[in-house]
Amino acid sequence: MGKKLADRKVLSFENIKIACKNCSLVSLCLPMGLEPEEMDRLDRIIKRSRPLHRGDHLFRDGDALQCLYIVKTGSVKSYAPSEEGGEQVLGFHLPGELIGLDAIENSRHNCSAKVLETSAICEIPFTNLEELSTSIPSLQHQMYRLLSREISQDENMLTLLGKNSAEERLAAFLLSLSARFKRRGFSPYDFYLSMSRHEIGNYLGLAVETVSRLFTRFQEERLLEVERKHIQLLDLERLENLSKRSHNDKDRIHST
Amino acid sequence: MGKKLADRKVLSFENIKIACKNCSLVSLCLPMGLEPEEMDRLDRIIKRSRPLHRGDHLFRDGDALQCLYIVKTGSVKSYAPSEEGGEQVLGFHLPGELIGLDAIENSRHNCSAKVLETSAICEIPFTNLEELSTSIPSLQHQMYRLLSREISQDENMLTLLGKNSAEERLAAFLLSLSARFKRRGFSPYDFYLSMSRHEIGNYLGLAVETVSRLFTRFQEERLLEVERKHIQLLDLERLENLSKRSHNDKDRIHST
DNA sequence: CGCAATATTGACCACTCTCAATGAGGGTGG
DNA sequence: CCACCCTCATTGAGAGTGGTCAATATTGCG
Repeated sequence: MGKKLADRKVLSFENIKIACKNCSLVSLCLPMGLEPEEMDRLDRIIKRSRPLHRGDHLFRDGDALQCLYIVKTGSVKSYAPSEEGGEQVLGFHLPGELIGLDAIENSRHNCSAKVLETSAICEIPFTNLEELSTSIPSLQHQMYRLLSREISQDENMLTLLGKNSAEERLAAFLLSLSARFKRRGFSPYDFYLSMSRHEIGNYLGLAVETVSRLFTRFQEERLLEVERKHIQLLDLERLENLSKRSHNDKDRIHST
Repeated sequence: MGKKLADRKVLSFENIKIACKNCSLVSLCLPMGLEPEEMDRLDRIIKRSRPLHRGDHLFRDGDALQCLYIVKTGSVKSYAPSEEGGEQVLGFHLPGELIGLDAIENSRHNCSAKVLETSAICEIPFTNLEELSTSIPSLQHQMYRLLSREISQDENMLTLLGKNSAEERLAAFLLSLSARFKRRGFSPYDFYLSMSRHEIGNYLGLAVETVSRLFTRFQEERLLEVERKHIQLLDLERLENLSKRSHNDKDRIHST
């Protein structure tokens, strides 16, 4: 993929930079038409951290905002811890996805993020990014878009939680993963879940048991094959239908 | 209210500008330390539309993004229409609040917004705002913050829908309204709901009947007084407790 | 190898939805 | 100005989805 620029370079440090550039390419730069020189300035502020392991935190609720994070490989969950030890899972982040945008408001994270499996994560010091975006209008634009997209995604999720049944939620969840894997070049039909049933349930507003039962039911209905964390989607189309709750539309509100 | 500055001026156009400046003051500028000259440039791109009436749309799902909107007086709901005529209410917007941020991603609104009662709305052409933010770093920063805040709010809502009971949702909803009225200088204890029970239920992921029953129960328990759209909160503290679900914390996920 | 965490399955129950009927406002037209 | 209608809100009765509790695999890590 984005290797062309780096073909002549050899050093590992350079590779790291390039690796990160791939990262930033997909999630920050690709649709944005940066000049090579601007791209370079962006690349220079992106840092690659050492590999992180299951359970490591990128940040915790209340931490001062230092960096935004991009998943390079692996996966991350973000969640809002509650006083009593419970938590609400807010999202799962796959390669190429950006984490930490909700911390800009008051320069303080208001959720936690921890990695679900051994992962490589790029860090972007937000202050630098902000400065840079001041002098690169198309970067600024891209930042607006990324923030806006996060809002749209959350709104989708609101609809899912507000209106959809357990079955619809799990189907939508699996399809979302599928689409995101596909976009990054992985198989959309065959993948591993890095999160537990508990975390899936928490994310979808369901009990673990419900998630488990749905998996078995989906399997019985030949929608998918599941063994522990290994998922194979057998019938995307039928899953689509399931996720879209064709039935039940009493939510029509009479237009005034 | 903010008439002082305009006292000597006579023209209605000037009044409009001042009115809008109040608007932008509270929601865009206040916490942001703009120079007077910059403030002026911002003010010049903000337009005040004629008063809108119940049922008027600010924009519809799919419209090209032209403007962001700030509620000056009145209230607005934003909602995601579904194919079959149903909808998911995404939010209610009170004076001082900004609408349309989820449209930046692809320059196209992906929800609709319509006013709930006669309202005055300021419009900010997004292109102009974006240009301006390029040359005023603190405006850019404020934009980032506003976008980020929207994300945080949506995440709160996700937790509410994912974890909380009907009772907790309605309590939280009322407290949210209360706090927002208070911030704008209205009574936090005594206000009118501009949205129907149906819309409240839709927003909170509940059936109308459930909302209605909760209102009567809350009233029986002397938490509030409700008559149609008129709400008087009698016991904020107890409402707070209700909204915070102290019980039931099996969502603890064993830390790894 | 063994304990602890995770997942599955079953039985039961409750919260909230659905369906249905009634009541209360608000607007319109006679 | 009142009658009528339409929407909105309230209330009741019944049903169902999904949660809770509990017992039993299964896995994975120390």
